[in-house]
Amino acid sequence: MATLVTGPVRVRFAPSPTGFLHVGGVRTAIYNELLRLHCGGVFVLRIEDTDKARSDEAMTRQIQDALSWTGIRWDEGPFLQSERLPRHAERAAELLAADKAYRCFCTTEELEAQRAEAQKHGGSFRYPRTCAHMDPDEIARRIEAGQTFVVRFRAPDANITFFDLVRGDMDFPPEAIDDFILLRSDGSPTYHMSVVCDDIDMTITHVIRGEDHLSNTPKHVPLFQAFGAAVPTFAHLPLILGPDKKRLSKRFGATSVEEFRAEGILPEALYNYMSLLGWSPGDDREIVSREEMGRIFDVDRLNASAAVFDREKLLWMNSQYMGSSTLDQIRPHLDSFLVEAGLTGADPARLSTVLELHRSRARTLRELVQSVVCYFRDEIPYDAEASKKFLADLDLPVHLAALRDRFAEVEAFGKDPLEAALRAVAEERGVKPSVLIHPTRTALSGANGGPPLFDLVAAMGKDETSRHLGHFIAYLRRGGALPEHQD
RNA sequence: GGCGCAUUCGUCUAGGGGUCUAGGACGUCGCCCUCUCACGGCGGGAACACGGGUUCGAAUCCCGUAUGCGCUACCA
Repeated sequence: MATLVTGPVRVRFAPSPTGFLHVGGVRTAIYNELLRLHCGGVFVLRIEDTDKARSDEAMTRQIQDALSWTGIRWDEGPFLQSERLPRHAERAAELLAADKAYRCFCTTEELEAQRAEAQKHGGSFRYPRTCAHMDPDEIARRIEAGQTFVVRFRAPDANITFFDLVRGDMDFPPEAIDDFILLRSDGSPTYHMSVVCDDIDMTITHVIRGEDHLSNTPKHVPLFQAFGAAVPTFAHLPLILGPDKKRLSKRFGATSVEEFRAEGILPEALYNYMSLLGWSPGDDREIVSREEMGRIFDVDRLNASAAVFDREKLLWMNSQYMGSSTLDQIRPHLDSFLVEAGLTGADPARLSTVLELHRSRARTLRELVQSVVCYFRDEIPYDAEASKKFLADLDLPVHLAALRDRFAEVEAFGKDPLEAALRAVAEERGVKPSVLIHPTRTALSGANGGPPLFDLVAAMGKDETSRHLGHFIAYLRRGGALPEHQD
């Protein structure tokens, strides 16, 4: 099949501000942006904040921040759906005037009873059109009597068909929907009314949204038609699942942009990873920038089946981005982690050196910063496994003391002289260099892995190296006990 | 319950009737590199849900079954 979508498009992302921006929402936004990037056109941001109980201004702000951070750019908006409610009601009234909708006086209680009855007999409930053909005089009389009513759409009795870019031709029987409500008894428009009205007014050409809307679409299509508007092309994206194959939940860790940001994921990595969850370029490319993605994006390659969110792969991808970026590129994202680690006052040059040294070894920004605090602290925790091993070697404190003294004599405190010094001490004491190397690493960094030792020592500096070794020797002599503080 | 959607290695995926003894990536295991860890390189193990068709030939098309998920509001 050739390219399904050509020419300029008008797409929209329409989240409801109900808290953090969920990864499912991010992916929907990304595919909207990608289609817009590929085809040209306009990407509209619309905040569906009509459920006032759950929405507020701060949440709306938060969605924009989360999108911006991820690197998603929209061309128009944000439009607030709540500000367009009068327009929606006005359009619904047009339908009522044209007899494409009608007033329904049935009470919630009556409908509840009918619904319960229908379900008891194993069927699904559809509004039985009790008020569909009410006499005009009767309507007038009831309004006069002060009875409230809702406005219902006169749903067609024909099959409803539409095209979905992900699933192909869709065909729903008339029973799939009923005469759903357009206007509530207080006159406010329902979601279906608002969405369709906005999509028409904003001349949306392609509706890309989550699969949970698929069964809403048979309601929307005849509504577009009732207004004589062009029906947009749909693309219903499959859901994102957790490791348990159920809807992704907090139980398995971060699920929102804000949380990934706080964990130290780079926005480029999140964008890249999310865009590949349900879509692929068709070749072996995996590390793809937003720009490249926009160039090669093709709706035809969107997947129809749900995808499990794989944290491990996101982490891998993040480490790829951390490794291939320059420190300057990463630096702006590091601030909050530096604050968290108490390194805001750290010497910038020293900080840069050690961050560079550890950059390729961390999977997240947080890990990176954590791995570097040892350069700025005298007291550091030692890796349990490593210290257990070194405590067993009773000669070690003496070896390390000799090494500390030798390091203190090294004039040019650089990689090569340091290595020569350590090897000399090892030879004098009749042990292999590695017998000194590994505990020294633990003494300085606390870890049992990390950068090449002599890079580590050189970056640490003479005084700090001496202090760290001193602390570790004392720690070993105490048999691993915590230091005794006096006063 | 009804309606709908989906089903290729543990996970993300390639695959559009023969080129599939099913390719790549993450993870995993082994080896190499090496002062350690990470990177990198090499290699191993690992999948077409099941049953019927259609066809000379099916992972690919059709129908069932199973399983999973979604929807089923005067919520969005």
